[in-house]
Amino acid sequence: MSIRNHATNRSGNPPATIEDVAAGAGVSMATVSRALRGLPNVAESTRNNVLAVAKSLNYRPDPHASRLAAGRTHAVGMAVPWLGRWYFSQVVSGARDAFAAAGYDLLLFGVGSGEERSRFVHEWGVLDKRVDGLLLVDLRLDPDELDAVRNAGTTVTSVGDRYDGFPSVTVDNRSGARIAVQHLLNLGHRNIGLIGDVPGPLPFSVPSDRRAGWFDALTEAGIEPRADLEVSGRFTVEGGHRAMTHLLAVRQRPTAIFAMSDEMAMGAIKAVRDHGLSVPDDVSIVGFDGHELAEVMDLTTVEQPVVASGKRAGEFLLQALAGATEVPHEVMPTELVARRTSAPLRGKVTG
Amino acid sequence: MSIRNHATNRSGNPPATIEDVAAGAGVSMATVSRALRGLPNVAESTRNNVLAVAKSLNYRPDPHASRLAAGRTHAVGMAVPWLGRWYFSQVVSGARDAFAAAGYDLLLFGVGSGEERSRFVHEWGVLDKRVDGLLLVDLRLDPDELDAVRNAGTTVTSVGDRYDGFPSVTVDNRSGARIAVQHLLNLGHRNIGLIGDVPGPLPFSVPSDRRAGWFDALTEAGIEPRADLEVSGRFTVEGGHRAMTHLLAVRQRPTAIFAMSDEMAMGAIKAVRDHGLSVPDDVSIVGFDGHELAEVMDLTTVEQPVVASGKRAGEFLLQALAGATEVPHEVMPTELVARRTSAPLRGKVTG
DNA sequence: ACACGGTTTGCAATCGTTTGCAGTGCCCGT
DNA sequence: ACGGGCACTGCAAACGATTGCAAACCGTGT
Repeated sequence: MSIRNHATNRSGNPPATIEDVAAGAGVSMATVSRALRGLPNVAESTRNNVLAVAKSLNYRPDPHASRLAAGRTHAVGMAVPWLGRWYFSQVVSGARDAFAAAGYDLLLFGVGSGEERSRFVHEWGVLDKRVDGLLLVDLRLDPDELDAVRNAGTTVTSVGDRYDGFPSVTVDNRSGARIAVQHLLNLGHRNIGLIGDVPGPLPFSVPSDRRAGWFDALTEAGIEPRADLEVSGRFTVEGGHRAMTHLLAVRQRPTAIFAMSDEMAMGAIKAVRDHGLSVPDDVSIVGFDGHELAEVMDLTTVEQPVVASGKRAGEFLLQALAGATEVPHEVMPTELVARRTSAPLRGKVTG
Repeated sequence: MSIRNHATNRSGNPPATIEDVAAGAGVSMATVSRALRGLPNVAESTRNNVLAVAKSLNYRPDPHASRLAAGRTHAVGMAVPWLGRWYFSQVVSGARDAFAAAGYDLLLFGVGSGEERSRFVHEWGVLDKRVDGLLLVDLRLDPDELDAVRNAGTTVTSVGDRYDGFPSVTVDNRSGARIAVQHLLNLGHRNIGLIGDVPGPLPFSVPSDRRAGWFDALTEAGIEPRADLEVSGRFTVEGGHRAMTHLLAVRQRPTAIFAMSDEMAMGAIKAVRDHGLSVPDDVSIVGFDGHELAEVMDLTTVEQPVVASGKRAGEFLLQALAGATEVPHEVMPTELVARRTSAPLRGKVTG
């Protein structure tokens, strides 16, 4: 900090201010401001002149001064539970594209640990000033939190969860899951385990919807879902491994597994193999996501458009910031991609 | 925008300003400012009083006003080529932890496409105002760009590449790669292909260092590195697949592959299998990274501490922002983890 | 009683924009 | 020749902090 306290541009001069531009163009700061932002009531010749001077001085408006005066930051925030996980990294990537295209800066907030999450939710006020809008990824707000967010008045969009009141992008988790389980049923499986996460109290969340799909498919087929075949894998590879290990030890072992994420599915595959068993000969496994490596691992999975979801949600947020008043809820499609980790139940032949 | 133009806190009041606190505490704004920031020359009793009032008003200093007056943003930026790729997502995740712990906001800049990259590098001035410091991930600045960055005076730290003049965190790519290739040599392989990326003109970059390690190991073993066994996989799964497909078609096909990343290695594995061949019976493959799924795929790999690198680099940046004047260069260790994608050359037995 | 040094405090300028309001010209109709 | 519009432009007050400088205060030593 002692070395220098103001930035310089490439030529070593202190950055130009709007005043410099005004002086250079022989007009007032007000006119420069209006000309640069494309407001009406500026003569075309004046505007061009200002533009030229601004360019020659390499002028960039100071975003902080601008925010202070105008109240807009031209930045959005994203709340992401686990940056390191595939799904989230893809969503961020997609959303970033949308924001970058619109010239918005992206602030990343981690809300993974319980402590971070609660600080984020409770100290909403801090963010309000820093960003114009907020994109929540799978934040799973409970009703109280939701209320707080609502009357904080922040412009919010959600991806992963659906809330009334602000735009959201989700996938049809329930039907996606049901199709995955139906696929296993068609292959003759009857004891179909579920690796997922403990569903919270909220409707429309990923774990509860995917569980519902599993439940639907089984009951529709006249099969009683077994509680002992339902185990949490915490959405990690490692957790999937542990969950599968556990499932291999239950009395009447499942012959097939539906995992709520590809990462858990992959952990499960590994666990099966670690036990000297084979996928799919001994256990069929279906995941959910369309992870980039699912193909490499020949994993049967329910693909969802992850990057596109992030991008779409980003666009919704931008639209809301631009004044849109509709509250769109887009449900992205899923698609079952059958590969080699799912096969007919041993000894059965299916049509 | 028409709905509301100022944020409200949870109770619906406009956010408190420093003036409100000053009024509440019966002191001047100046004193509040000093008290809140822990500056000396504030009576302990006054400070406590101010603190209490600030808390009761739920006061948060406006970051933009603060930046404008003081010149610091309390935010850092990260330039990341491909957010969606594993390595980068891990580095971001690690760095974010460091920044969050220090109370810094994180701005994410994508510099993946050539256009974005060049805009980023050339419009440095924009960033200067937005962030206090910048963490560059594998940006591979060329000397000109480096100069520009240097005399822009920005506080910069790099991870992945090493530059003189600012702190960096790298891994010993060259020796890591050499050890990987030596491992293959020990298994009896002589025709060892390289899947990587075209090295740029810069020393100390990931592709050129890993290539150098491959080259070293071969020449040390008295083997002439074959140019036709060197092919780019662009650091993607897909690219690795294509590269391997290509390598399977060359005249004297390699019996082993060193891939510069696990993702490319996985793509390569898939390609081998797609050709009806076996890993490791027909081709041994070694990757580089320590990808979370390497274990699941039984991939032999050179592990590097990815998250830790990001975190460390973040810490270096924070130290620099705090006034540290040393310019640390930390080289993180790598470790070969042998698994089942590498095996003795068929028909050979090794010790 | 007073000068003095050190600690606390307050005043007011400053950071770089935006924006409501008040001009300033200029053209046109009468 | 003159008043009214219109299309532009400029003035100056915000926005909400930080900070150099000066003033106020307090206890001491003489």
